[in-house]
Amino acid sequence: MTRREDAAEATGGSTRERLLGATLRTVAEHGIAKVSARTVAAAAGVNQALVFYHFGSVEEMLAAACEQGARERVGRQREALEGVGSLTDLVHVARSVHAQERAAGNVALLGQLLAGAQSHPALAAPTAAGLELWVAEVERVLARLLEKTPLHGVVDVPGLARAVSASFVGLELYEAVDEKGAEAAMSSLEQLANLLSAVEELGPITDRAVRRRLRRTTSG
Amino acid sequence: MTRREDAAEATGGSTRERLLGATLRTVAEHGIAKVSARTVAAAAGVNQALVFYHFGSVEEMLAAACEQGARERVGRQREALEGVGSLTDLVHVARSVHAQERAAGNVALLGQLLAGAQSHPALAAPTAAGLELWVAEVERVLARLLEKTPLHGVVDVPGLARAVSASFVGLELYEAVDEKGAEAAMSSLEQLANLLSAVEELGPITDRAVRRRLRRTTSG
DNA sequence: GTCTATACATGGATAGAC
DNA sequence: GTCTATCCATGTATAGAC
Repeated sequence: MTRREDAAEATGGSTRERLLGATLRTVAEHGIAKVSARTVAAAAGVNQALVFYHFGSVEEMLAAACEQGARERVGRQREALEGVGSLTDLVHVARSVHAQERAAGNVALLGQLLAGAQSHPALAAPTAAGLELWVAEVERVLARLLEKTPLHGVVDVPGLARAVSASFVGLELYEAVDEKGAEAAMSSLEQLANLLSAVEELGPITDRAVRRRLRRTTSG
Repeated sequence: MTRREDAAEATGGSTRERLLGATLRTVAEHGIAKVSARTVAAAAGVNQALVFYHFGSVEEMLAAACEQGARERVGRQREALEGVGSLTDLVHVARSVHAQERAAGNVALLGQLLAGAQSHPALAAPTAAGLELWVAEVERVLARLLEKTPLHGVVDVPGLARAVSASFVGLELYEAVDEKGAEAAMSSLEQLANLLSAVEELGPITDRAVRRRLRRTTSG
């Protein structure tokens, strides 16, 4: 071992990359409140001063990590999302994505950043951008699913994608304080997806009824 | 003015109460990261050492504030929730609740605590308890709404109430970083509620179809 | 690019006077 | 119960040697 791999550091790569990785790990494992130049540098196995050399400030490092982390994780889940063929699938995939992200220590990363953005306004933009990456994926899936249903053209897909994404973040945060409750919540959403699938498959007669009803109640 | 009311302090009441109020205000306005014995005490217009005299630690003060804050705010919205008569109503009321809480500076309070619970495990229990107060209200409303629909007995109401509550928290956090996106999300949920209302009113024939379909797809 | 050393600020917490 | 004074830990940031 010529390379040193002493403590909890060194995933390989440049110092800059190690710091970004350590930032994400720290947020995921200990929450954004525990992110500091010292803790992150220690996790990366580098000197504290390098945070300021590479990023200028802790906040900017956090912003950079947010962007990179979201991009990487969305990429990792894209394939699974492409395979979604029904609303029931969507909830199943969501559950799987959640489990994987949790296993990877990424659960509630966006939640932490979302919460942190209130104290550090500079985080708002990169956090929104990070969430937007997920929104874009969800939007694509929803658009594909709804295309051949009576909901096509009736439901605001971009809005719904944002609602789904934000809700998912809320559920991730919730899980940290009440695992059983979160599990119950997930299950109930599966049931709801099944209900919507049922509606989808009721056929053209009820489709028309749904359409008519929707025209009557929606204003915008 | 015999009483002093110099800075941003003194809503009246005992020092203990002032500290609790100041804690909630600080969390709501600046995020949990800015909560410290010094900042809260300053906002309350009292001495910093009194935090430790009355609560023992900052964390315990936060926990106490969480419990009290959730209780008070749920109580303030209970009447509106009682008046909910349809799913469409529910989303409208949710929107109104959200707007009011935002105006009162309470937006994302639970989100902040949820996020903070990851760094301060002692916050998990009181935060879960605070959220549970909302869950209980939502659960009551949902149970009432679903009672007379084909969904009665099919959908897990406690689970759905948790999903709705957690999602709402996610939406509140989201709004802080992307107001327009959150608005779109809310609107799309209204549309979804309208869709469900439509299904509700399709009558007994489709009710049976929905029931049959649900029996086929749900395992638990 | 990376390290040591250091300054300066903020925050948790306690002791003791009033 | 409340205040002042104080200690100590942690964290941001910079200067300067290597």
